[in-house]
Amino acid sequence: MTNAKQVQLGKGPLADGAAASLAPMFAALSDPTRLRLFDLVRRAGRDGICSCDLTEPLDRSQPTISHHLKVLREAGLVESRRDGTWIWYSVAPHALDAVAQFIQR
Amino acid sequence: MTNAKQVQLGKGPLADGAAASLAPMFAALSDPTRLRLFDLVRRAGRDGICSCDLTEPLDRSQPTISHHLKVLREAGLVESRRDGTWIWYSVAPHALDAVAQFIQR
DNA sequence: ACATCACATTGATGACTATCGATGTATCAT
DNA sequence: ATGATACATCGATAGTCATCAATGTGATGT
Repeated sequence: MTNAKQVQLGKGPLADGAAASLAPMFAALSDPTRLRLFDLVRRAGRDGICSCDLTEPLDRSQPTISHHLKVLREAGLVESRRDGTWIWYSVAPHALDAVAQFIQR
Repeated sequence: MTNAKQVQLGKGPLADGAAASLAPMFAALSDPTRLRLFDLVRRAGRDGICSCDLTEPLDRSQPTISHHLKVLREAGLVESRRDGTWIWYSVAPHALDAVAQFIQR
């Protein structure tokens, strides 16, 4: 279960609810480590990337990476899929649509 | 003086410095009140909007709005221009270019 | 000079966050 | 069952943040 909301931006001023739905997505990208993390996941394409391959390039501890992945997942930006012992992360479809829509408003 | 950085995203993985430059822009938009604030300023177009007209629609105190405008200004997202007693805020040119570039990467 | 208006800054407070070590949980190989 | 590997969760800590009341600053009008 994620916190991803269906944000539909109207033509009027940004509504309270829309802002409340949008802000967590920006917040998820507001940390440098998490930005690079998301970038690495995005680069991995459809197959995704194993969590174990993210700890080293970001120079953070395993719990910290796990924490950041949770934040990205709960923001609806990435998905995880288990494969035996390990877990593959990939970008959620239409992950950044709401953000892009706001920016090009 | 702002914190706006010239972010040029290359083709490789997001560099440490690029992430550090990009994150504050996302952080500036990671608060619901600030999102609506930025939206109001953007809607005002070239002329901008007076700070005094922002307090009421956002239902926040004057110091809080002033604080948020400072955050947006230091992130390079808005500009301010004095006109006698009051101050007009407008969107900085190319404010969201770096963010848009990252999103459509 | 004085009062007023627009806005910024200060100081305080309660809430949140990034980070890590330690520990827990699930899966696999033997 | 045992040990090893991959990942999550817990608890603690130091730092950051949103908010407001009070106060400061700068410009205008009289």
